[in-house]
Amino acid sequence: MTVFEELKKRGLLAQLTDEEEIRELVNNGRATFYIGFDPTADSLHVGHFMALCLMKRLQMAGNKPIALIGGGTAMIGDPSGRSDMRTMMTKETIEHNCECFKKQMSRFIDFSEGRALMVNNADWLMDLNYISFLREIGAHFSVNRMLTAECYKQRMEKGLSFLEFNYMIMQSYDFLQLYEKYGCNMQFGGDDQWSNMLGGTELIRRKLGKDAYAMTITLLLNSEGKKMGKTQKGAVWLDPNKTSPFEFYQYWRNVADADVLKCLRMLTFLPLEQIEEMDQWEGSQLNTAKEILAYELTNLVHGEEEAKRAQESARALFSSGSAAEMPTSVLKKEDFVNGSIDIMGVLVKAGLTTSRSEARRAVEQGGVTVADERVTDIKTVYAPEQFAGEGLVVRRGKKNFRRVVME
RNA sequence: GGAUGGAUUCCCGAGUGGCCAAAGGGGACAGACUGUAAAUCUGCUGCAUCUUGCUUCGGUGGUUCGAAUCCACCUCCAUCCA
Repeated sequence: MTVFEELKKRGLLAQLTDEEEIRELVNNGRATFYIGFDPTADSLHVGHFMALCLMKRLQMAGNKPIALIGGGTAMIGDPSGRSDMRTMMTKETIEHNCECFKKQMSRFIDFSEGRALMVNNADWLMDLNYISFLREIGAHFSVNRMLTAECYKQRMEKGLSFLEFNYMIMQSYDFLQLYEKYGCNMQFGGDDQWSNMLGGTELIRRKLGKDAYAMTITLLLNSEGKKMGKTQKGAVWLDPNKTSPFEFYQYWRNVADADVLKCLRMLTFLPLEQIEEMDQWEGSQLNTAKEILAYELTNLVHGEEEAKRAQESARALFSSGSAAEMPTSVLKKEDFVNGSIDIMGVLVKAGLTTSRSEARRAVEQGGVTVADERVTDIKTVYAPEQFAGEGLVVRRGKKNFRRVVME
């Protein structure tokens, strides 16, 4: 099966400017393509992961990827898919984030011997001259046309600043630059980037009279239509310090039935035949599919060792209720008043609740378990000796565990 | 620059002088049921020394026994006009 077919079967492709042409280029390893990453945080997240996988797949087929870090465009802020303005970031933060991105990316993509490139658009965007840029590039954009783009339509109600309005032009200019400098003839990106990407192909056509192509990746949405890889606490990060391998594993272990197969197809490198087989599974059998999904992804992102550890911890935790690999919190002597600490204090110190009020509610509703015993009385107190040695396993709800030990 | 409307708790949104820690919905969290799923039902959703007290309704000051609600000024946003 050719790469293109595989991408298509995995459901990764959303919109393409010219399917025939792109198929030809990609399958014959003649594409030099770029994907842009805006350094809006100090770590990549699951959303970026899809793009990285795509890069990897295409690289394996002999194409040359360019990872474009948007050090310059991040100064503007992409309005696509946003209902309000992004908070402006300082130059220092952006530079720091760029560094973090670089490190994480080199884990997935082979940058050796020019097999892939990593460039930062700050290199050509930061020193632009306003007037000459307007004359050179701005002249090729029609405002009427731009306003019809989906990404701006959504913002017409809430308001859109001129700053953000320019994002599309910046991104188009990036494509033009990469085309001229590196012969980059294709751009990939999230489906929400479609209009920005078209801006680029059109600019290249107008400016150079050449053809360039664009293709978007399907956004990974769950069955409720929300972007995956987000939790209430924020994104699911690839940086183990921001999202531990265990949490990462659990995120995928807990996806809804309706989403497992889609995730396996789109995110893992497992052969399609194997995934098709799992498609026949039903009911609780899907739990196995979820384990596979969680293991595969943790393996890709954090390595085999971490993946195994996360899997073992999860199994131990949910079957027997105890495990060695569990987040641990440490109590200090000062945490005890008159030689004891109450249950609410324990919950707060363990980071299982954010306030004593919340802890109180959790106990009152029967959601708290200490050493497999449900705590029903909010006045329950503990002595330091009880946390000695192995400590006590404190649990809030079904999935929040914490081992609490003495210092 | 002018006119009008608006800013309420995680989000949407009601409240226009005391009965307001603030309706209703969404989300989140917890319980039951389950398969670490979904759906459903129940509870819960500012903080604390928790049948009580304290701090919240864009900001600052004022009126009042009493203000999310009234007044003044300011900031921000939307719509229309220029």
